[in-house]
Amino acid sequence: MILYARFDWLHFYRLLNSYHHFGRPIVRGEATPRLREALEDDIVAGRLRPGQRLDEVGLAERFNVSRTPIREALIQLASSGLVEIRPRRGAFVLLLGPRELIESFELMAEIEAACARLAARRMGDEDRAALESAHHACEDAVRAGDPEAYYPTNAAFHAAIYAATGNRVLAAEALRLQRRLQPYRRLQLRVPRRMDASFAEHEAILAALLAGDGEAAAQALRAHVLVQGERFMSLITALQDEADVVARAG
Amino acid sequence: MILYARFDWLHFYRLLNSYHHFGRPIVRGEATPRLREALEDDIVAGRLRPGQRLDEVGLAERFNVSRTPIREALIQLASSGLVEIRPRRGAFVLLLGPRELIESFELMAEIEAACARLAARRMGDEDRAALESAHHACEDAVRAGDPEAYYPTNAAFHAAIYAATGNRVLAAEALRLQRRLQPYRRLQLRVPRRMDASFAEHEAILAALLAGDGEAAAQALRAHVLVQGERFMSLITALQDEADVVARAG
DNA sequence: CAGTCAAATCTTGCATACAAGATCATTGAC
DNA sequence: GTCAATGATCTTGTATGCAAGATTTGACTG
Repeated sequence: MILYARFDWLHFYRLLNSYHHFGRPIVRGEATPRLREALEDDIVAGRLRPGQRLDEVGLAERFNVSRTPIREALIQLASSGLVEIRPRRGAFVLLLGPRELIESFELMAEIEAACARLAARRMGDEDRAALESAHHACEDAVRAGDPEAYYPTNAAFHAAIYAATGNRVLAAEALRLQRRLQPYRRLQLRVPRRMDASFAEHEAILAALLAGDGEAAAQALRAHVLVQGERFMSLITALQDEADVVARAG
Repeated sequence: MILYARFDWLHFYRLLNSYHHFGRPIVRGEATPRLREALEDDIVAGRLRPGQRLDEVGLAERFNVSRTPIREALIQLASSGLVEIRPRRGAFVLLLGPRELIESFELMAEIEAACARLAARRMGDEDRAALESAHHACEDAVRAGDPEAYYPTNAAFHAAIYAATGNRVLAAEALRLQRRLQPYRRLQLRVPRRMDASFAEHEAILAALLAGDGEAAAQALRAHVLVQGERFMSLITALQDEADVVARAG
């Protein structure tokens, strides 16, 4: 029985063969992708702060292009969750509220736990090597006591777990979320001794992964991400109280 | 309070001037979201097929707008994973290859499993009621033996689980993936007896959720989604063989 | 002096213009 | 007859123009 006779398989294969569309960019010509990356870097690196307004004309002048590619870059950033576009009001660097932060970290924890479970079962020798290499890079940053250096190596360690699942769609999704939370993680790692604790947790996760114990790895990774979220929330709260005191004093 | 405002000559004059754009809607500020929704509906409902090209000019004429809002809608759809934009070549309804399909279903399975675990722990009376109501709607469609009616009720049942987690970020993510896979699920449910099996699985999932057994619900839901993916893959393979035969014959 | 309302100003949303890359068709060689 | 090269045509990517919503300003009212 023909269930879907008119499905266009010819086109299907032409598409598949001509383009590896899961390596990524949903981007186009020249300016727009460059702008998207530049703005994304600025946001993730903290040069543009959450809540800050992104003026189309200003950005167009800064990058020496017209408003059109700026708009398109902003729309992409909004779709990937780094920017919020309020109709007829402009674009703002996304500012997650306490509730959204908790929920985002919970989502991240669940996705990473799934990654750990799958990675433990499936990873090959290259994945193992990449994971250990990323872990050692983290170790170096910890030894140096340098949070600024730990931050990218930490991201790379997590990314290595995503990659080890062998599931590119899942890995892409995890990376997207990771980038979305990166501006907040950056704040979080400044909490005293958090870096050392984080690294210790990495060690447990890595051990479980190498032992092929998916459930243990999943549990450990979920807890690792959730504790980041919780630590971060208490930091936020503390900062907020501080701000309130200052506000009352002023 | 002024009950009847003075006649606004300035606004009247501007309104008059605005009529020199003939044949176009005079009200602005709603084109892009409207287009995005219309195109999304067309894709999810299967009126636009995976792999089909989306010509900017053609769409602009069809919707009686310029290319600009069409482009912006397409970019949004690309970011949410329903459309693929190939630089300087145009936009196409996303056509997932076999590998991407498997991986996407796996991701979906993991996310839904997480939803089930959380929902079992957290759902309140309203969530329970919504879940049961959605389940009964599914039952009606199954009794009627109507796959076309089953799709939306099935989607609603799953959506009710997402909502029951109380985590809006997670729920939004799950919904995004659900929509991305909807065009393919539609194909899948035409497999004979799949609808009945699906409903039976729903029943087990619902029972576990109502019993508060998160692990059981997670397991059942993961298997439920994965089996959809596997069924679908064998369908794809069958169609592919068929297409090969046709290709050789032609 | 605070609060309100209208008009000037600013910014976005959409339309249109145009250049450059991609596709297609025709021609010519082998 | 197949294939390659070349130009015509089509389509996208970016720039620019313009009108309406949003914001600010400033004058007026109570």
